[in-house]
Amino acid sequence: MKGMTIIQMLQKAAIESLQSLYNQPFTEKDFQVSQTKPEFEGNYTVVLFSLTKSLKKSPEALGKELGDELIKNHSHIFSKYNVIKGFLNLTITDDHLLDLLNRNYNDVCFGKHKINGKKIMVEYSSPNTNKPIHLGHLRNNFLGWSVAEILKANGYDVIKSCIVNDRGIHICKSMIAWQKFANGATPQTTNTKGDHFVGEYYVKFNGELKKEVDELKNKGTDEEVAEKQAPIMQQAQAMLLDWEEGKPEVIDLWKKMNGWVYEGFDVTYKRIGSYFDITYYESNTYLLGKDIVKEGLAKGVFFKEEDGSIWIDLTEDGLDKKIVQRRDGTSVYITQDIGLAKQKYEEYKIDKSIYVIGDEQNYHMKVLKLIAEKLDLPNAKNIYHLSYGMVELPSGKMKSREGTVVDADEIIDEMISTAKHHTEELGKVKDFNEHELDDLYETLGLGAMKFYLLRVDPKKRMVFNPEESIDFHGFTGPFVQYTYARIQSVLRKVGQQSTVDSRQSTELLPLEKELILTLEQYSSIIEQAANELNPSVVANYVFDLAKTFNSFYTEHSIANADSEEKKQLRLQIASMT
RNA sequence: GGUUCGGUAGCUCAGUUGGAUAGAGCAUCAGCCUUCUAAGCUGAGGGUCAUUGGUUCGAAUCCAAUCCGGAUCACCA
Repeated sequence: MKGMTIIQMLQKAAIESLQSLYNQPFTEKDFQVSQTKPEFEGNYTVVLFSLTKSLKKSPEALGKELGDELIKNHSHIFSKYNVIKGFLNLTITDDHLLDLLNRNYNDVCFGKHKINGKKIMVEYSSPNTNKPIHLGHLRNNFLGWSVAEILKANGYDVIKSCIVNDRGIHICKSMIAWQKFANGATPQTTNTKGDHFVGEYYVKFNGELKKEVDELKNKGTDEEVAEKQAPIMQQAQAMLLDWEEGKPEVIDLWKKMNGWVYEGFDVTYKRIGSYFDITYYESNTYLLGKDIVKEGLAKGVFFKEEDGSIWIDLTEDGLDKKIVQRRDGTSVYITQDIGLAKQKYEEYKIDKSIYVIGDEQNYHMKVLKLIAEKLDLPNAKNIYHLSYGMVELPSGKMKSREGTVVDADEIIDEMISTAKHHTEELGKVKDFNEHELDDLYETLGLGAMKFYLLRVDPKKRMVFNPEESIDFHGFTGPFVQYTYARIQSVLRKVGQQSTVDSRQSTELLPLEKELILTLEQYSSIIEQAANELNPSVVANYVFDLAKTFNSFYTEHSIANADSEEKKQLRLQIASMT
């Protein structure tokens, strides 16, 4: 019975008992097993209603017979039971829980599954090189990172990837603005983080464009026309053509400015703990897909219009017709993506491909998957779009034009300094040195932020209130510390508590029991999160775990330990993230 | 309009394959405490689970319709 969760064991035991009692076969689908609600006595509950019909017995009688049988055959696991209506509540013996604990508390792989040989690529982050990372990107990063780690824990070989959008008209906009207004300024001369520096010129471009458009409008030009005719826009368009032709001075400028941005991104990524096994650059991949078009035409998946443009007809799948190549022969976004998808399969032989992309691209991803399937790309069915909703502010949507974007670096700084402020006020860290303190604050601040972005179901859009979200009340402090701590370390701590404890009896305290039972769920929660590809399951679970642990932490000997011991514990926690 | 996702406490959100009296944090109120008057402790109040109908022993959960909100429906990426 090793390696099984208590629920699995209970299911198995109940099936055996039912079969010997009533002489007919049962499966785990015939009844339900869940954790007992706190207001009732017991730890696990068998729900019997579904059995009453076929067995023609009252729920109470059935509960009593099954309860007696389970205790008779498994007295080392179940100590007692009670029946309320159709619910059979079973209590797990302390011995069994202690055994669980002793088996697991030194296991560094606790909760992890064996390697299953499957390869998964998780593509996330996808920044543009014309502006810094903002709050929405952070949600993306944390989601992608978490899903990747959850899959790893479930035994998958995970490749983290990132596609950088480093070319196109928007990039040229900041380049033009820099040429016109910077007078040779650089991040170094202005002492600005590279991505912020470039972002400023993107903003400047838009400001200048607005001025020029307004001027044209005053002369009676239509707004749409004015936007196209504005000199600065035409300069940007011209620059894009130069870039595509590979004009050296444009390429040099492009490399220089992107370099600044990457330096800035590096700092932020390091800070939030993101990294990628492979980074794709759109400037390298935007021509991919030309072959795909040929292949699709040959297979009859695509068709050519009279004007030379190439399309796919998806009306049978409930969608529209979609263009895959313009009449001038250049490829569109979707074609590049298919090209990249194909390349990913060819390079890595991945079994599954996960894209962490906002929900405004739901339609696009649906089309992508359909085309991939129709072209018979390998594992096309295993393309999965992990779609997530926008992050909004209490004041409404974030809009870069109106300057209401929450910058990632700023919000991280704010979280960390709030963590510092609160911790100092609580005064529990007087014996920490400066370096240790910085680590601690970083852990606290980032932990709080990760939690508040991850606990919401990805597909829902969410409101992030910087004022309220930086919340270090009550158990949140310890919670934050443990959010990203490895669970087995917590387990070990509890194990030591229980085994090293000077108490004579082996009876568990209610809190210990609760904690062990909560930890017991860990692997099934991780598994569920991997199946649903939903990290919020884990975040909310850890929240519960932390509440339990916090009670334990405050009420137990850790709270009575001298300050050196406390310090060690806190350092250990900080280093576990 | 078509497609699609959402609507749960004053606010932000959980709620497992349909199960017991729908939960948490914040906010509010009461009490505890006070040399710096608390990011602390105990407790309380707060719900038509958008609406209506259906499925059944049993529905926030499944089905249908309606209302409200978001996203999307480009030879942009």
